[in-house]
Amino acid sequence: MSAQPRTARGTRTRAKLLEAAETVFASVGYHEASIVKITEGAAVGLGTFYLYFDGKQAIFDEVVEDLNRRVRHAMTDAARSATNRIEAERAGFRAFFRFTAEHPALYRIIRQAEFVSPGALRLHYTRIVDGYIAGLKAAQLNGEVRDMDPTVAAWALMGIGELIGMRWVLWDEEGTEPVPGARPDVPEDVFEEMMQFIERALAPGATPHAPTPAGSIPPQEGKAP
Amino acid sequence: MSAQPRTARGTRTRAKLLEAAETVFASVGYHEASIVKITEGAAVGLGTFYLYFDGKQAIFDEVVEDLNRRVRHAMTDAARSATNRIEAERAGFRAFFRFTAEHPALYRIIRQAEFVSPGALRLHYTRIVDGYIAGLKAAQLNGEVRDMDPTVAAWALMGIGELIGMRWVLWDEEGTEPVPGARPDVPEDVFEEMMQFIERALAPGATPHAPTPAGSIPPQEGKAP
DNA sequence: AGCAAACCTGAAAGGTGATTCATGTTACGG
DNA sequence: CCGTAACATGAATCACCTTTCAGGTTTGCT
Repeated sequence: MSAQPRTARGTRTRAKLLEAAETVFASVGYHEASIVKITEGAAVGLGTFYLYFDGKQAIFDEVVEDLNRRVRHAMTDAARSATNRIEAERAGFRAFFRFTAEHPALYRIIRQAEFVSPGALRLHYTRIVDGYIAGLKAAQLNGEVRDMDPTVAAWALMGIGELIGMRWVLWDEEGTEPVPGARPDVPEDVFEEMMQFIERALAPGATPHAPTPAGSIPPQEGKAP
Repeated sequence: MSAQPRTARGTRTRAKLLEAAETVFASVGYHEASIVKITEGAAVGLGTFYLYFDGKQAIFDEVVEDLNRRVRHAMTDAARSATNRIEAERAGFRAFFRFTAEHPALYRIIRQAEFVSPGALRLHYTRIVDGYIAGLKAAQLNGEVRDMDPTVAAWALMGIGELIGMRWVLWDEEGTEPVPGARPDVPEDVFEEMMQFIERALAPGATPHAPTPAGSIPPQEGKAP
């Protein structure tokens, strides 16, 4: 059975192991990640690992928990200073992409959780989605967001962020030298396109019209007299 | 080195192995999936595996390739009979969710490809996205879809389908008896909400206005005289 | 300084699983 | 119906990993 550290030294060692584990899981994946690699990364003896963790699965769960907490913090912190829903959305996504750029481990680790720790996977997604739902509900009361099921919208937003982040942050990141402070984020124009997409999806106003026949005059938008 | 079968018997055996591999990968994951489990699933001797595949990674790649081909077929087949973009979108997503419900292996296997076979992962996503892009471009020429970067929209759509499918098809599916013909799809109301979201995001028409203060009159939409 | 308690260590036990290969079986053209 | 190429098999080999543990080191308290 693993134990909590009881001195400053122990606390440091445990933290070193967690950090090394995040790096190793992210770079070679859960199964290729051996305890030996983790302890080497932490510059610690092999046996030391078992002083603080029950095994590979246990430390994996903690890494997921930790990443989840950090990404949610980054998002809510960024959104806090916004004065309306659109701003909050923009700030939240910006923070999410920045976090992704700085911690590619998030994606790479979460994806593996599917099999390694399904419970952790669900907790990760539902926690983030719950944040969205709360924000959307509040914005609905303001009339900033149309009448809709916030749960469905929240999962849709989550999906948009997830794949756009994967495509433009993770995939484009490769080959980039890890110069601190110079990490590539989502390009500005892609970000704007995405926000347009989201704003239109959430904006109050009339339902889009029946398909407009090519070349015809767009339907009147004015209300009845 | 593996070889292609040269007789009917060999072809059958190889197919049995592929099918068993899909099942095993989906149910226990890549790393827990041993060659022994696969050959047992295929009712074939252990050594037989190496007649047709170079190893675990090789058969995994083929399984991904196969699933990708099948899901794209399902989607384009369904979309073919649509007469406009909205219908095509609906039909495509329906088909995607149905496929997901019938082959949960798709998700579960793709997620692992991140580490097992990154190339296969990218190919999977980009192929599907390319289909979306083509459809969106065509619809833009018709005026059915607003002027926008189809690539960004395509990834956004992909993300929406991915997470909504995960949440309502995969997660809700658990505990469901696998009665053929009675697989749970995305609930109707969730599907409608999602389509609303998408239609508004893609619809032509004025940009959503600056945040409307609660209760105020929406800004005029008419153009200057 | 002296002494617990906490911490650290790496060799070794005990498993697991991928892959090979020598040998046996089946299919089929001539 | 014979011979040969294709196919099938699973015991054995090899490589690697998790986890334990007996014994050393450091820390912090008095």
